[in-house]
Order: sequence, then structure tokens, then C-alpha cells
Amino acid sequence: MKRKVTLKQIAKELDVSISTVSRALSNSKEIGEETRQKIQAFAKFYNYKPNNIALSLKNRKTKTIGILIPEIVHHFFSTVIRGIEIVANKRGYNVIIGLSNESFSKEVINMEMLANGSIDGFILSISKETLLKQDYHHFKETISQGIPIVMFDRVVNEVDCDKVIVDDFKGSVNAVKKLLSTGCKNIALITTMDYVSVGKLRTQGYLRALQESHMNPKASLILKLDDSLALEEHLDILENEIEQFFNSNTKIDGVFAVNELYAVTAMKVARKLNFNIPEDIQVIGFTDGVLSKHARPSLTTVSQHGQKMGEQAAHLLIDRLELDDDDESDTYIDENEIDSDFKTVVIETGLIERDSTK
Amino acid sequence: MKRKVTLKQIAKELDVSISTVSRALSNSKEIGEETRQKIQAFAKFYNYKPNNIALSLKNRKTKTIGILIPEIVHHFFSTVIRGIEIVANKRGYNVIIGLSNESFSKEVINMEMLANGSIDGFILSISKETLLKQDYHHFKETISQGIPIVMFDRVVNEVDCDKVIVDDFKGSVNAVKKLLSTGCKNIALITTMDYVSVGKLRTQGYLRALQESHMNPKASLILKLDDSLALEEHLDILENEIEQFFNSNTKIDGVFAVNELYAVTAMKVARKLNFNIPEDIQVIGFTDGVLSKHARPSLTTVSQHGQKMGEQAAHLLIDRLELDDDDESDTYIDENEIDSDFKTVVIETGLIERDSTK
DNA sequence: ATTCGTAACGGAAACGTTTGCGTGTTGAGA
DNA sequence: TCTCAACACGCAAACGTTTCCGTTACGAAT
Repeated sequence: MKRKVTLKQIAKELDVSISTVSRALSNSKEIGEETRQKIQAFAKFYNYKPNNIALSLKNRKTKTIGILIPEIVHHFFSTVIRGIEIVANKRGYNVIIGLSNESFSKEVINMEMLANGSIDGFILSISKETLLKQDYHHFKETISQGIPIVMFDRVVNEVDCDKVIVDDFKGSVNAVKKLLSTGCKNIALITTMDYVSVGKLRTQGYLRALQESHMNPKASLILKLDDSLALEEHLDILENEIEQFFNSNTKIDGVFAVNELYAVTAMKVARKLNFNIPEDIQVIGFTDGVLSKHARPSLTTVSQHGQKMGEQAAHLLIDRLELDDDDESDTYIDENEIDSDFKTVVIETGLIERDSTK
Repeated sequence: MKRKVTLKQIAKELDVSISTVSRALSNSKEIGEETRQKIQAFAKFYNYKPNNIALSLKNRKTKTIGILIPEIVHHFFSTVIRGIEIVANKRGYNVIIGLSNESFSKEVINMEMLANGSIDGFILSISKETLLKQDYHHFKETISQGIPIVMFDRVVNEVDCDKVIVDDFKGSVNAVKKLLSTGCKNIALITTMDYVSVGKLRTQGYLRALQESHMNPKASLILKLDDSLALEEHLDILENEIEQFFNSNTKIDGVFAVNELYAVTAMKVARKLNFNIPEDIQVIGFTDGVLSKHARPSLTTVSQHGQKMGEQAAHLLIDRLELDDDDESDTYIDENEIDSDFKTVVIETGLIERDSTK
């Protein structure tokens, strides 16, 4: 078991000083040609690689970014991670992942663990419990400690930071308009509770689309589901809820669902009730995942471009990190000027038309 | 922007030495009651948290484990990560993720990046390209540097380390036996190329099950697909391949597929060709993911218990890390004794019966 | 012969901790 | 009054780097 070789060991072995070794390896021209060659050869032979931790301590930056998400077994979140990882790697960063599991306390704990030097900045999506409590002190504190944050998808106005979102509102408007244009008169909405910002925005989009077509939204056509129903374990309950909803609204000829699971479950129920899709009922979902592609019939969805969101978020964060590098020289900066500098990048949604619509 | 407070700053502010502060905060009884109180109060007020990087450097351990997987947008892998994260967090570790994207060089690069002090050990699943090249030097080197590795799912005999696998062979045997027991006479196998160990083992299981029932496997009933076809982009090609396969084997009454995608695609094709499932053709897949649950009909699968694999892997790794802690005292250990110590944990598979079988 | 520039290298501080050891002060026992 | 624990604390090394600031030695210019 040959432990990693250090500068000190090389120095001792070659009878030079540590600084000489360091400089030789960084090709400093302060070191004589001969010595440099000798040191480099030796280092190569023993496969010397500088110790990252020591470098982090010295440079006061770790070149790793922390990702904090509610759940990883989730198509959307994992595509975002993939996007982050791609640009992070390309720009010389590592990613370290924390899972909040939709819990406020786990989010806080995780954040504090990583904020103690382990990472240079965060990319995160807020947990549901946090959104419900509306307690954002941990975000504000980390930011005030000089650790930048980029939020994606589930964001919040109360925190000043860079953000990456999709235009949930517009995406929903377009989806519902599509249903309207293909003849739907009674479009149902299957959505979540309002405290999740994206659910709220998508609901608003639904309402707006109807309004623009001079149709009155009916409360009976809107089904608000408890979020726990989205869990894989409660599939049957979810199905029952939707079935009851369908039974008490027999005129439904279109469904807009704020996520994929609701949409495919709606299709399942509709077929069970002997509706034909898309002839009798058309269905559109939000978030394009694996289910949409393989459902029967395949599901028309609003695509969220998770990977692109991740890439953008990573760029935003790293840009800011490396910008901070420069003006770290204690130059006084007007705080107002800083605040106004935060960007919110909006990723365009797309409508992927498949067989669940005409 | 209040930077994180350090021991040095506290010491200066309170006019004591750094060591006194350090000891006071760790409740050393070497420090006088009064001073201790004062220091602790001050530290609490300024929210002092020890710098992780400095601790890592001092202790020569980072309390983070590196995960190296081929792909993250993948139900199985993400469940494994979830399992790892749960026990890692419980035992005080962080996880840092590297994606190989099935590429050998990315696997090597990632490994080297993380091995330079960033992590204490690896949990990984080998990339396809690496399996193809059969080049495992990077694994061996990291191990010889004293960094332990735990492999899961895609493992290899050539490397001495702890491993966590499912019994692919037995799981496949059981699946095929299930098909046989429900009357199938011509069971097709849809599999991948042999170099992926799991594909090979599952194929062997298929063969064994037939053999035990005294049936002759026919080459014409085995479809080996190129792996690139598993990619989401080539869905139509995959479909065509399977359709041709069906057309040239009209007697097929059962299908065993080595993954979920192949299985649902087979079902799609079968229905297209006007077969009824499960009446005319029964289908079983390997790996229980989201597709299986929501497919039509829902798919009977061999469950892999990804989360449990992750948990086991994490326990194995951390156990070894904390065992190493003790005998780090340069006690001479016979290498043979060490080698024989590596465990291979086998997770039992289960057969989840749904509507694609009788 | 003295000065000076420069090439080639070493010393040491710094990043933030922990910890073994040394040291000064105090009180009590002789 | 002297001695010697015990107590309370400080110094400094160490983890592995980088980098600023010396310090040599030597040849050239004055």
C-alpha cells in the first residue's frame, strides 16, 4: 500500500527544498533547467498529484458545488443533475449531492454541513416543507456568509439569488390553448396544493387560457390533490380520487395535469371508464419524462428541459464564483449594486405532441 | 457579508490562545470553567462551525464517499444513490457524485480527480466501455493507494474489493420458470451483448431454466441487441428490431427481457401485431422501475432492490473505512489475510407479479 | 577591486484545525 | 518559608500546498 507521495517527500528524496519542488512542477522559470527536469521526472515516476484538500485550504475554495434537491429518484431532478454535472466537470468543478427528501430540517442540516468549507456554492430546489413553512433563513444566512446560491424550478421571491425556471405559466397557457383549439369544451385541471410555486403558476396558466377564450372556469373541473398522493405507494388512492372526479364530471373532454403521473393516471382511469383517447378525452401533462413516452397512448406533454436548466444553473453559479475571485480584493461594493445583479433565467417550454391529443 | 469566524479570530477577540479556544469548544477539562463558558458563549453567538477542509487536512480523512456511476437519469442507479445517501448521512458522511457516461476515460478522469484527497472511498458501478476494454488498472491503483472501493451491480472478478450484487442468475431462472409453469413453450430472450456481466448472467439463467425443464434453447429465440439501442433516442430502431424478431418467430408465447425497456417495447410490438397479453404472450422484465408499474398491461418484473443495494454498499465501505482507522498504527498485516477479507453481498431478487403474466 | 544584476534556490508564513508538551501561577503540606 | 502538585493556559508542530521574500554565488560592468 503505497500512500500518495507529497512535495515534502520528493524534496527530501531529491535533497532540495519544498518550494523548489513546487515551483519546478509548476514550470516556474526560477528553477534551473536541470533541477526542473529531475524533479518532474521523479514526480511523474511516483505519480505525484497535488492534494486537493491542501489546495482547497490554501486557496479557500474547493472547486466543488453542492446540489440540494428534494428527491433523486425522479426523472426531472436527475436530468437537472446531469446538466449540472456536465458543465461543472467541463469547468473543473465537482458536485456533491444532498437530499432533503422534502423535509425542512434535512434541508437545513445538509446545507450547514456543506457550508462549512466543503463547497463553494449551492444549486438547489426548495423542499415542499420549506415552501410550506416559508422559512428561508438558512438560504439567507449562507448567502450572507458569502456562499452564492442558484435556485431552480422551485424558487422563491424572498431570497435574492440567481434563479433558473421554466415559464410554467406560459407553458400551461399553451397547453390548454392546444386543447381548446382542438375542440375541447370542458377541460379539467388536475393540480397540487398551491404552496408549491410551480403548481400555482400552472394553475394560473390554465385559468388564463380559459379566460382568453372567454370561457368560465368551473370549480368543479379543478381537482386539487394532496402531494402525498404523488408518492408511488399511494397509486391506488390517486386512482380512486381521479375516478371519483371523473364520475362527478361526465362532460370532461380534456384534461390538463400539472405533472406526468397525474396525467397518465388520468388516462388510465379514462380508459377504465371506457373513454377513448384522444377521441373522447384529450390529455396533456407537464414535465416530459419516461412515462409520457411509453404510456398508452403516448402522452402529449409540456417539456421542461431539465438538463438545460441544470446547465444554465451551473453556468450562473460558476460565473459568479469566478467573478467573486477577482473583486475579492476587498474593493468596496455598493450593496444595492450587487442585489440588482441577480439574474433569473427563463427556459422556454415546448409542447411535445404525441397521441393523447388530436 | 460576514465571513465565517475562525478559532484564530475568537482567540484574538477574547485574548486567549488558539489552543485554549479549541479545547474549550471541545469541552476539555483542562480549561477553567469561566474561560470555557466565555468562549463557548462567544462561539455560539458568532455561530462558529469548524472548517471542514482544515479538519480533513488534519485528520487525513474527508468523511465523504465518492459515487461513480455510468448514468444518473436512470431509475435503478438513482435508487442506489438514494440508498447510499441515506446510510452515508446517518453515519456522518457526504456523497460526491461522478458520472462516467459509460465512457472509460471519463471514469478514469473522475476517479483520479476524486482520489486526490477529496474522498475516503468509492462506491461504483463499472462503465460499459471499461467492461469492454477489460482495463481495470485505475481501480487497482486507487485500491493500492489505500482508498477502498465497493462495487455494485456491474462488478468484475479481476478486482479485489467488496461487492454488492443481485443474484442475476437465480432471478432469471425464477422468472423463466414462472413462464414455463404457466404454460409457455416458446420463450424468447431479449438481451444485450455479453460483455456486460449482468446481461451474461441473466442469459445464463434463461438457459438454465430451460435446461432444467428439458427444453432445448433455440438460437432463433434469442435476440441480442446492441446497447446503443437502449438509448431513448433510438426507440424506433429498437422497436423495429423487436418487430422483425417477432415476425420471424411467430410461435413465441413468452418473453423474458433483461431490462425494463426491452420488456415494455416487446409488449408494445406484441400488441401492435395483435397478440393479447398475457393470453397469447406473457412478458417478464428485469429491474423494477417506473415503466413496469405504469405500462399497459403492467409488467411482471424481477425486482433488483436498488436502494437496499446502495445501503449495503455504503455500510460495507464505511465499515472498512472505520476499521482502517484503528489499525492505521502501521501494524504489519499479512496481505493474504487482508485479501481474503473482502465480502460479496448478494441481494435476493423478488418476482413482482403484475398483469403481463398469467 | 568594488558594485551590481541575476540566476537558482531556501525559509517561512499562511490556510484552520488538533494536540503533545512546556510553563507560569496557585495553593497546600511539611 | 520552601517544595511540589495541580491547574490553566500558551507554544509550536503537523496536515500539504503556494508564494513572498530573502540569501547565496557568480559573472560582468564600472
